[in-house]
Amino acid sequence: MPELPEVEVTRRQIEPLLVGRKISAVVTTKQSYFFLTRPAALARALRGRLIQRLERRGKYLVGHLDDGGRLLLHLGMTGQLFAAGASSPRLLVSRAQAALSPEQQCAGFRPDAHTHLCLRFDDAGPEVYFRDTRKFGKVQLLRRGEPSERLDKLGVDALAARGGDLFDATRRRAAAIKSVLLDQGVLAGVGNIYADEALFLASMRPTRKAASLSRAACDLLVREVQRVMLRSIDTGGSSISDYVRAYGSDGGYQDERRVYGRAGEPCPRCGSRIRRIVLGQRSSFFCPRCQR
DNA sequence: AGACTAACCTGAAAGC
DNA sequence: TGCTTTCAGGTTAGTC
Repeated sequence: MPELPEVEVTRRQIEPLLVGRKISAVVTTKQSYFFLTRPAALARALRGRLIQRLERRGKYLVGHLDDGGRLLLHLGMTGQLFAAGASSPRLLVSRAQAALSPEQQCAGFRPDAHTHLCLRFDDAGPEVYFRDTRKFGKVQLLRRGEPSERLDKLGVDALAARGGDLFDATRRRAAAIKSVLLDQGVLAGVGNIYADEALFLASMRPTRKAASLSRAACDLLVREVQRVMLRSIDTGGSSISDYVRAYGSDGGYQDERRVYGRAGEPCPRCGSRIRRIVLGQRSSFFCPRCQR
């Protein structure tokens, strides 16, 4: 689920629940490669701290602590960040979600064996959970001034990118344009779904050699990446209840997908059958007629 | 340097 | 019905 738009929607939802609250306890599952910082060290460092700001960089979330440290979170493939566990009025519930019974609101958002991190606060309000079935997500604590290898190698955030950023990156690349789009060191935040959608909107075949794109083509492609992501962020906010109900399924954008996951269905533009190929061991969907 | 592969995990869905 | 296989939106480490 989580590409840039999903991470951004999560950030907007969770930030108001996190910021300014003093952490009183940290509960975790046992050490696994999910924890780049060992659970004990994480708990020790976070107790008594508060997060002043929750920032998104590509698909990463960065909590800025009051001691200058940073809490790095990555949702991986199946990560979810949510708050629950108290009837405090501070519990953030979207309008659509409020119409559901409390039991429905919690569906899929209940801490369980896959909930690897729980933050408790001294105001006794809702706890914040990080749940991740596949454990492809990551948690890391960076001390004040400690650099992050992971953040430092990210390219420009996809939403802030310009055509020139992509154009420069594509010059000496023999790889397919889609592989370059997925390279987090170029445009941070683009994932498999939005790459396919943007390529469709820009009428470009995923396999096209990156170096063959003109400057104008790069401008167009970056514009489409941003258009599709901004639209998804917009719908994501309003579809959280669907997300909750259909726990584990797609985010809000799923109804608007033009090609992703639609192999064999007609192209919305020309009616040709959408094809699926494997590129860099990932599924890629495109219209063989519209995308050249 | 860039391109490719395997690996990290679990669960849902499809196939038989 | 139940067992087996396939697939999944991310990233890294290792190899060529």
